[in-house]
Amino acid sequence: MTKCKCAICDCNTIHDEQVKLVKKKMLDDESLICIADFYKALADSTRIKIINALDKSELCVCDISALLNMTKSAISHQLQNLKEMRLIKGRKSGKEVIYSLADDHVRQVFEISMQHIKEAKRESKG
Amino acid sequence: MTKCKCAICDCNTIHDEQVKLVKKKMLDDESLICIADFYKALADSTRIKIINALDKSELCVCDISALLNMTKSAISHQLQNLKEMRLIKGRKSGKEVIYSLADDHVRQVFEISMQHIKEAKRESKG
DNA sequence: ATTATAATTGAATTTATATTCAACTGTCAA
DNA sequence: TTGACAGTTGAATATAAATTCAATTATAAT
Repeated sequence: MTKCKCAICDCNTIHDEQVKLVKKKMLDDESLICIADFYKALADSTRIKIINALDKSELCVCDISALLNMTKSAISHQLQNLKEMRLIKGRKSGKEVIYSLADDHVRQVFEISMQHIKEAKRESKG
Repeated sequence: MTKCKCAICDCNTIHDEQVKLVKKKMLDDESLICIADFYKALADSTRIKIINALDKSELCVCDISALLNMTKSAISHQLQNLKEMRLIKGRKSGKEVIYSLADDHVRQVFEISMQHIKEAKRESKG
């Protein structure tokens, strides 16, 4: 147990060994920020609804707007957001842009998160 | 193609069939919001760093503060956040509270997200 | 050409979230 | 029983993200 040198945290490092070990094993900051950004793309109910919808069928912006009962503008902003994170892709067809899921990772992550939530619910009940 | 009845979206539903189909297949709102909340718990670099750290070893609040170079208060707030979402758990040991990951889903989701990011990076380069 | 519709965009606004700050609780040791 | 430290808490502040609004682009139909 040694006093921490840094100016910010007002505490001792109690378990020097573990901390040293963990520091060595942890991913670099850039990767961790990148991962957080990936989750940010999924961390909004509008975007989750869009993903759930596109998992069932490809759709244009108007379809999604009608489905979620939101303006085209709001939907379009979120679609750009999802596209940037490469979770969905769009192809132009006349006046419309038809969106669909980008790849299978999205589906996989979705499945696991649902499992986690089911178990968390079960636990909380008894 | 019919004019959408709802007052909010300023558009037609172009692909009636798909929209009807998707509406039937989609998860209920409550579940989707719940899933988004799960991702919200992961959608912050501080929390991701905490999870990455706890994946390597259990740690107390001071350890994590020293490791991430942040105040105990900020860390504690985020720990409560993660605990509420059942991603981590804490046990008391004297004056300290030792935190660790709650279960394996967290690890699984983490793995898949890293895969996705790797492939997204690869795509964007070539 | 002109009009109508699908979609996007940027700025403004609103809303949500993270961090700080100060005060507090619980536990240990002198 | 007092002091020191680990940790938590709530309110205030700072920061980030979602939605709205108004304007714009692109395509298709008249």
